[in-house]
Amino acid sequence: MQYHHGNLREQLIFCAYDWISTNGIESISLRKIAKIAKVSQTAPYRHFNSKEHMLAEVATLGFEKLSSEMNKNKATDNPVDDLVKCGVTYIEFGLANEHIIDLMFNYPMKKTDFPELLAAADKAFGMLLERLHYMHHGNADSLQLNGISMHAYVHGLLAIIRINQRIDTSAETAFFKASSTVKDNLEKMLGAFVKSLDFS
Amino acid sequence: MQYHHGNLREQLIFCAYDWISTNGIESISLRKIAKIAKVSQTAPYRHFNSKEHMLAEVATLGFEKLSSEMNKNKATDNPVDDLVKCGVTYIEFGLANEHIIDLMFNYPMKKTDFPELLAAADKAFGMLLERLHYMHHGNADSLQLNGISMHAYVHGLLAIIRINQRIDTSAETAFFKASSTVKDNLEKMLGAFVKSLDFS
DNA sequence: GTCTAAAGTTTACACTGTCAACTTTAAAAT
DNA sequence: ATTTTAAAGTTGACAGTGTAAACTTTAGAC
Repeated sequence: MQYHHGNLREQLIFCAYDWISTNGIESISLRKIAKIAKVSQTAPYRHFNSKEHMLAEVATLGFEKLSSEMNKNKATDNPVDDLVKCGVTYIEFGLANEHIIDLMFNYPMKKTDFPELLAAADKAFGMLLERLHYMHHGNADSLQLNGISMHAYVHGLLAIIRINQRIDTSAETAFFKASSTVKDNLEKMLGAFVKSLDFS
Repeated sequence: MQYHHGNLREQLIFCAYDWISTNGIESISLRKIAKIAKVSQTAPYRHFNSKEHMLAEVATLGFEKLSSEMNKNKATDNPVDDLVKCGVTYIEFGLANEHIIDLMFNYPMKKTDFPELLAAADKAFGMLLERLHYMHHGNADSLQLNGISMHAYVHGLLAIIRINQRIDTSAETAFFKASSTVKDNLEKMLGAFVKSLDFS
């Protein structure tokens, strides 16, 4: 056991990621994370300016994982399918990592204060845009419009599913639970949505 | 100045609503609200079991205001326009009341623990469904599907616009700021979306 | 082998949610 | 009209939080 830890910074980020994954953001504290990493309560301040700075790193890690998930959907000869798959992956990642998603989207952080977080987020969002690009032959404005639309719809589906899951008694949830799998429903919905986009 | 306040409960809710509106949820504390209401730090506990219980009431108030905003869109002879207007109102309310929306959607509260909050939320969401109902002549399943879709798209647009506003340098934000008003863009996008729904 | 700066520590402070025990007072019961 | 009582307020305390300041250890550069 050494006084100097070696890679405390990384370990703190991983500890925090784990803690949040299983316990949620609201219950995290720097002191707990420090204790788990077997280090004094103020040791994190040698590596992060504040709690928020550490959480920004955790969120960045989240976006990187999301990107890497989406990247697993290899390009096929059907760009519509690719885009839909990408959207489904986005939503499934959110459903499988609820607390991390909370941190990534709902935790009040000024992303501009954390450039690498901003970059990681942009990269993840950009993957939808990228796939849209392949299907697109109109002007730049309509690509942008469709990008916003697609992102909004995918993001909104994730949010609404989660809101309804928390309520549980809702008929909407029943719909998602009942007919086959969530994934099938999502594919149908996103498929219909993508088809409705105007690529002129 | 009397020892017994009379309507402290209501006043605390209003104070908290105001505070959150201008300062955000992250900076609220029961003690501050109590101080603003000129009452001791533990007085709120005569009226709420916990901080969360008080915030649930504030969130309920938020949903009631959202519902009342949406309700101002009187029925016309064009159900598509009505639905679109309703969606635009939802988004505009969110953009004009960012901190309250944070509380309503992003604050980790188990809505099932607060029945009146759940009811108020359901009422607001139900207004979109209601308007969809008018345009609908298919089976119950497809109404439900369209309800989820519409809600997701509207909610997602609000979220994405807000995310991009926080980033500010983004091209997406520029799009919303540049061409005429936000409202015009939203109307176009929601109009196209509603038209794409399958009412069979 | 000494020096130094990075990476750790302890101590302290203001602030938080909330519990327990006490006080005031409006209104119901006599 | 007086007493009683329970609702609505108070003060004081406790454990937990973020974080600033001052101190200590130690790996590696000279």
